[in-house]
Order: sequence, then structure tokens, then C-alpha cells
Amino acid sequence: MPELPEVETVRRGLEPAMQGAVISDAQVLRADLRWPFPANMAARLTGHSVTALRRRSKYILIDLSSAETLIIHLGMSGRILISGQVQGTYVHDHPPLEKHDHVVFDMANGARITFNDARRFGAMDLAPTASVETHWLLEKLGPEPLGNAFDQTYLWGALQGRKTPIKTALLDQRIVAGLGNIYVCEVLHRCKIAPTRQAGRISRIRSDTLVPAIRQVLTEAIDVGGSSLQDHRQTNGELGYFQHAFRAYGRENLPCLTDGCLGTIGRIVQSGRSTFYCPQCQR
DNA sequence: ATGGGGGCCTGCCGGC
DNA sequence: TGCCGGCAGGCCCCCA
Repeated sequence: MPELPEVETVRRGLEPAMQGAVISDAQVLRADLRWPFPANMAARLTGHSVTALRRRSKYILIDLSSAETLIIHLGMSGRILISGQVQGTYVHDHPPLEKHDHVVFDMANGARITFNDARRFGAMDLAPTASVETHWLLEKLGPEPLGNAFDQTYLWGALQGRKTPIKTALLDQRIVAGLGNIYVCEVLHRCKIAPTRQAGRISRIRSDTLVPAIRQVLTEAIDVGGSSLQDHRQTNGELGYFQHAFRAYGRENLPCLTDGCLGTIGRIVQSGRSTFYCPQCQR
């Protein structure tokens, strides 16, 4: 799934197709993804218009005229396809239903939105818009990494006393909400911090470098994700062009790209997940 | 309270 | 060609 930049790219892709538009028909093709869909989901969506498309961490929030918000998480393999008309322009024909297409929205404006999720780690739920932030999936999330509440003082404070490796701490959505395995690897490589270092034992100086690095990596990834929106078929949870800019992730046994570093990227497993890093320059 | 591991699912890829 | 193990962008839950 998509990490924050991919989810933001999907949100931006949905905007021209859904913003202000009425959901004329919602097809719900199975009873659940990771959890059961909310009761009568199709009926609670049909006939209502979309008043806003927001994102919180890796969740897409679709506000409806019914005063309910559709919460969507793409899990590991969630994708979204847009077909039909988008703002009066024909994008492409509705494709035949594919395996793992689970939910389909037909919009009154001629757009069709198809949700596909092979592994079904994704989720959908409905909650009152007024209290959506207190939904059980959202209430424990930490600050948005691109928001004002996430600053150097906050992160430093959040890391204090933590014995868990910094890699694991940055993946903890209660500390900062939206980073996933790829971008944490990239951030730690840029900051030359060993992923195994105990979170609470990182100096203030080095902790302070994490905040701008996190912002930069996410912003750069969102920027290139935007270019993949030209073709609405690409409005899915796939990694965008930023994957060509990875400097650590997926580069096991390849030379480290840090200036002046002669190291080789290695792979270790932390909390059951692969960590790619350079043992030479990341300390 | 914190930290580690299991589990949820399917698809793909490399090795035999 | 076929089977099997290992791997994958997430995150909740249980146990120590």
C-alpha cells in the first residue's frame, strides 16, 4: 500500500472525478475487506454528493452530503481506477470487472471509480463527518508529517525514553502518521542514521535533521506522483515515478549513493520487515 | 506501558 | 511445466 505520497496522489486523482458529484450508484461486490463493510453501505452512499475529499495519514476521507464520511484505506494492494468521463472529458471505456474489484461507484457526472484490492488488507467504513477524527481507526494517529504540529521539538520529545529502534519508531503511526517501510528507509539513509539505533538515544542535533528530511522525501514523492495523474488509469495505489529515486530501499548489494561513501546497501529484518541501509555511512 | 511476533490475504518470482 | 519457499508498500491483536 501505498504510503502517504501514494495515498495523496490517489486523493488528488479522485478530486476531479468526485468533487461535488453525486454517487448515482454504488455497487458493493463482497461483504468485507479486512473488516466487514458498514451496514447498508451501498444505500448510504447512493444519491449523496461528495462535498470534500480529504486525507488523514494513509486514509482517504470522502465527505458526503449525508453528513457521513467514507473512510478508505488501501492496505497493501489497494488500487483505484477511474474510467468514463472526468470533468467533461472522456478518459477511457469502462473496463470489464476484474478479479478483486470489490466496490464500484458510478457518478452522475459520468465517471466510474473502481476499487480493487487483491490482498484485502484495505478497509472501508462510514462515520459521522463531525466526529470522524475520533473513529477508532483514526483516533490514535500522531501528527501529519507535513503539518505544523510535526516539528523538531515534537519529534524529539516523542522519541525520548523509547528503546525501540528508530526504524520501528518512525513506522509507529502514533508517533508520526503516514510513513511506511520505504520512506522510513529513505529518510534514515539521507540522515545517515543507523536504523537499529535506539530511538531514545539519538542526539537532539541528529533528531532535528529527521524532520526536514521526512518533509522533503514525502514532498518530492508527492510531486512526482502528480505527474502520473495525467493518465487516470494510474490513479491507483502503485508507487509512482519516485521509485526510480530510491537511494536505499530495494538496493541490496548495490553501491551506497551517499557522496563519498564506498559502502554497499545491506538488508536486515526489523519487526518482520525488510530494512535497507548502508552500514558504512549510517551510524 | 512498551516491545516483539503472529496473523490477515493473494500474487509473483526464483530455485529446484 | 510444476511445486515450494520467500517476499511484498499495513496494521490490529495478543503475549511477555
